[in-house]
Amino acid sequence: MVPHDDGAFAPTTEDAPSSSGFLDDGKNTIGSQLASRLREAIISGELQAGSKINLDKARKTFNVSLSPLREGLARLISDGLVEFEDNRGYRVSSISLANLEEITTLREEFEVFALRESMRLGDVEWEGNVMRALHRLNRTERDAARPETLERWEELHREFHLTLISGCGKPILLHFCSLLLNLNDRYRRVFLTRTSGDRNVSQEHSEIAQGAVARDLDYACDMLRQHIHRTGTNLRNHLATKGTL
Amino acid sequence: MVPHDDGAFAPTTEDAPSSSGFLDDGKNTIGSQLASRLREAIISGELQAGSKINLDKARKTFNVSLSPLREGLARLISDGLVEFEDNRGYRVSSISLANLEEITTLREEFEVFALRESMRLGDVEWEGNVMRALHRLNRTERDAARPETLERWEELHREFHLTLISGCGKPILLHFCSLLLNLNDRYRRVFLTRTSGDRNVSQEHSEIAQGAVARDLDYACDMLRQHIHRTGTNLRNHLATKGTL
DNA sequence: ACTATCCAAATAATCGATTATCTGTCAAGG
DNA sequence: CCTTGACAGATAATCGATTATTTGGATAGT
Repeated sequence: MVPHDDGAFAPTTEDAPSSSGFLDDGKNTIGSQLASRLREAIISGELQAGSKINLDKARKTFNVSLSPLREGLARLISDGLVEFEDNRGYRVSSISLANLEEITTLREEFEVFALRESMRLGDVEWEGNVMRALHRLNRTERDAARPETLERWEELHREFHLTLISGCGKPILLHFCSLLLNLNDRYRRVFLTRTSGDRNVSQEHSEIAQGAVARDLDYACDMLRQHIHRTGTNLRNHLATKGTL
Repeated sequence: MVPHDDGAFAPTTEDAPSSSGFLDDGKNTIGSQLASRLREAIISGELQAGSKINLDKARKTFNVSLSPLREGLARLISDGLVEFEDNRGYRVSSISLANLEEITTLREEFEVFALRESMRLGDVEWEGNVMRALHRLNRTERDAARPETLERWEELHREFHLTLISGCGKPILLHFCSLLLNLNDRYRRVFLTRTSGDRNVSQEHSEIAQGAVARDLDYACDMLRQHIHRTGTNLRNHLATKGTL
């Protein structure tokens, strides 16, 4: 389901976050499957931030042996979703106001930089991918009453943002942005089940995308920065209100 | 030995890359020790870039069992030094001109940004740490004939750069910069055994550090950017010359 | 010759059991 | 009382053996 985050972040053959996978989206090893399931469990808030992960319980819950469990957890460490300490085990990464603010700031810096590079370097195929991702996202409704629509929307939203910057030709940068998006999505999934009333997010996305394919560098970058910033502000408010910190 | 790269990159208690560790620098678990040894082996070029890592051989070489071996390798994936594919195993990340250029570009962007933030936010203790790191670095000679001096210099150099930006108050950003530095060091260790004749690297470091503690934002950032850029250019030349790509 | 298919050796992944480490509790000594 | 140390249960780390997958080479069919 999740667009197959390539293991390390060295240049890979598979470039754009294509969702057109040839069947075989299936993760092969138990370790990989676990990584996906755990990632989803953490991002969705099912596994509470900051909580300890007891290996024995997890082993029983998922009905697997220790080796693949550790394997899966190890990958989430790369994602920044899990922390680890020798002989003390694993725990779900904490959330905090400071963490959220850093994520927002870094997204503003990195994602905007990556967008600029994409506009500078992206080819026609990139443009097409952007428009497709935009269309699919805008055609998808979020209905707070039906969790599966939220999940679907998140997936497409993530894909839109990654596609926007996928033309930058910088695999490491893409990897970093992908991590930040992951971390950010956790906050959104937990604290925002619907868009704040004063925003038209679809339109924001459209403005960014159209500016991007028109190569209007300053406009598109500015729109993206504002978009990220607004989301950060919303999340901060919700975190302050509902947060049990 | 290596300044204890904290597992995940969430806010940790231990902030500055202090080298004053209280005894107990020792990694506790076999997995951790392996991670260190493998990291050193890769960065030093002992393990050739792009080569496959045969688990059985590695198991015998290091005289350990599979579990901690995989554990150690998993951590190097986070570092970007090892790549992994389901059922195909691990391989040392490849090096390439494009990869080097991306690393250099991202260091210029992120490290400079982090330095600016450090100057904005860093306290007196940060200033002190910077001056100490500078002093220790400049007091250490690089002698191409004695590998242990190179290793020592690399360690202090890395620490200097990390200390410079350690005041930025952004753990994730620090983590990213640390990764980039790691990746960059591999190129330097493999391709540069001594400083290029037309540079006075000690002086470059001094200028950056002094600008930093004087809070001369534009000057320090400019010096750092040039410093990174020059290193990138040198490495590119050596890679083109000696590289066996 | 060329491709496709099947085998066997090589390699990776997983399991269950064992060993090492930690954590909290309780008793002895100050 | 408070501290210290030792014990036991809980938890993490490691091992050796087993199972699953891949890979390269041989074979058969076109």
